[in-house]
Order: sequence, then structure tokens, then C-alpha cells
Amino acid sequence: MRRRGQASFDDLVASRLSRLIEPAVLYLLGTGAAAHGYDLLSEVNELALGEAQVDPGAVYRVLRQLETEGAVVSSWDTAGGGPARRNYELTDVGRARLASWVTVIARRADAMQRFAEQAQKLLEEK
Amino acid sequence: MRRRGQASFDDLVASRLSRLIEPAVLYLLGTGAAAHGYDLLSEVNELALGEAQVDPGAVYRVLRQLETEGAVVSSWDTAGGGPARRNYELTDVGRARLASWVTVIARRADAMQRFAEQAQKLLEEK
DNA sequence: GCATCTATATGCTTGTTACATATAGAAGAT
DNA sequence: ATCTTCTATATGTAACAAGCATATAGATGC
Repeated sequence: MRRRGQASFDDLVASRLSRLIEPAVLYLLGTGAAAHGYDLLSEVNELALGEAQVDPGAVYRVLRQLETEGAVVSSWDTAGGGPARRNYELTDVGRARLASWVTVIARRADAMQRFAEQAQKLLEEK
Repeated sequence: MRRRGQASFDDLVASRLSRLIEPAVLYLLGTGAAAHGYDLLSEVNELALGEAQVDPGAVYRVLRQLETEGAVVSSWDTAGGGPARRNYELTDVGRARLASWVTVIARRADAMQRFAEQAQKLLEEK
């Protein structure tokens, strides 16, 4: 679904997922489902807040940004096979941030749902 | 709410409204609430699909784009006082486009609502 | 030694947003 | 008469974000 060039209708819909990476990551870190970027990547995809696959680069960037804001803290985990992983933990700031997101997302979802119902009614009149 | 520079949390939320200008305009043209850009501008703001005020330029650009796609047709209205207004009418293509938006918006709103509930539950566990 | 999977990043081009600005008719104020 | 304000339709552009490619590197299987 990731393309270049002039955005199509489907792209308009499928994209703009990345804004939702932040709340998704905060939530997943809260559940303890995953603690490092590579796992979060697949978890975010499974959350299916959108239809598109998220960009790995975007996830890592969100995590680092969140850390500069104090919403998460990280530490290297060199134990276990494979390359070192950076484990993230949610802070109180992060939980507060998630709470803000929840309010906003719920309100926005409500407005969208109402709009969809109204518009559906209009379309059925014909 | 419109600022420059590094995006704040509020901006992240308030922005991305412009993607909803298109469905809002299609809907409003369908209801007959307004037929030209300047009125649509305030009507879209009242729909409150987002919290930010929409950019007039964005509305006019959306309208012209919709016309190139055949979703609306326009004609100049020179009657009445003030500068000429370009009146828009919804076409069948436009109605179909609105129907697509309704499906997508409803589905997305649902996913967002479910996410908000899950996350809220998580936050209450503490 | 080579490919593959895990894992974390950064570079760069294109697309989008937000805001500023241009144009112009009409109407009322000074 | 001109000045400001309101209506109305646009376009220009700098800053920003998204999308996609690529770099690096440890481990493991072939």
C-alpha cells in the first residue's frame, strides 16, 4: 500500500496511520506485549488501527522521540541471541500521554461515527 | 490552532482535519446546506469533524480537485450582491465517492473506538 | 562463505500542511 | 471620494511529514 506519486483515494484512507503509531506504541508498552522496536512493529500492525503496514523507520523514530519527551525510557539488552535490542519502558509521563490520546481518539471516533451515520442516511434518501 | 515549527501534541490531534474536508464537502453539497466555497467553509467548521478551523485555501483546492475528478460540477453565479460565487453541485460520481468515504470512516471510527476502550481499561488497572 | 533472520537505525525524495498573500465586487462609514 | 470591512475565490511557498531505500551488524543455518 506504500507508493509514491499522486495519492489515490485508497492511499488517502490507508495512510496517516503513522500518527497512530504513537498511541499504539504507548498502549503496547503498557500491556507489556512487547518491549522493543522490532516486536512493536508487528504488534502495531496487528492492532490494525489502519490497513497499511507501518514503516519500521517510523516506529523507531517514534520511540526515540518519545524518549526525548520522557514518555519512555530505554536500556540495551545484550543477553540472548541476535543483535542487541533496546528495551523500552513506559513512564508516568507516557501513561499520561496515553490517557490524553484516549480522550482525543474517543472524541474523534465519536464525531466520525456520527458523521458516517448522517451521511449514510442522506445517501439512503435517494 | 494553526502553528509553525515542531508539532505539539495538540497539533498532532487537531491537524489531519483537511483529509476530512473532502467527505464533509461532499456531504454538505448532498444536503444542499451550501453550494459555494465560502459558505462551505463555515459549514465544514460547524460539522466539527475536528477541532481546528479549516484553511479556506484547502476548501477551494478540494472543490477544484473534486471537479477534475467529476465528483462535482460548478457554475458561476453572478446574480446577487458581492463578488461572483462558484456554485457546486454533486454528481453521481460524487455520491459514490461519499458512499466510499462513509464505509471507510465508519470502519476507522470503529477501530479507534475499540482501541480507546482497550487503552482506557489498561489505564484503569493501575 | 553465503543467505537469512533479527534488530536498530539514518538518508533522501516526494507530498502535504499551514499560513500568507493576491484579487476583486459591494456596502457602509467618515 | 476613499477607506475599511465583508464576501468570495484563488495561488505561492516554506516547513513539515510520509514513504521508501539503504546501512550496519550479530547470530544461525546451509
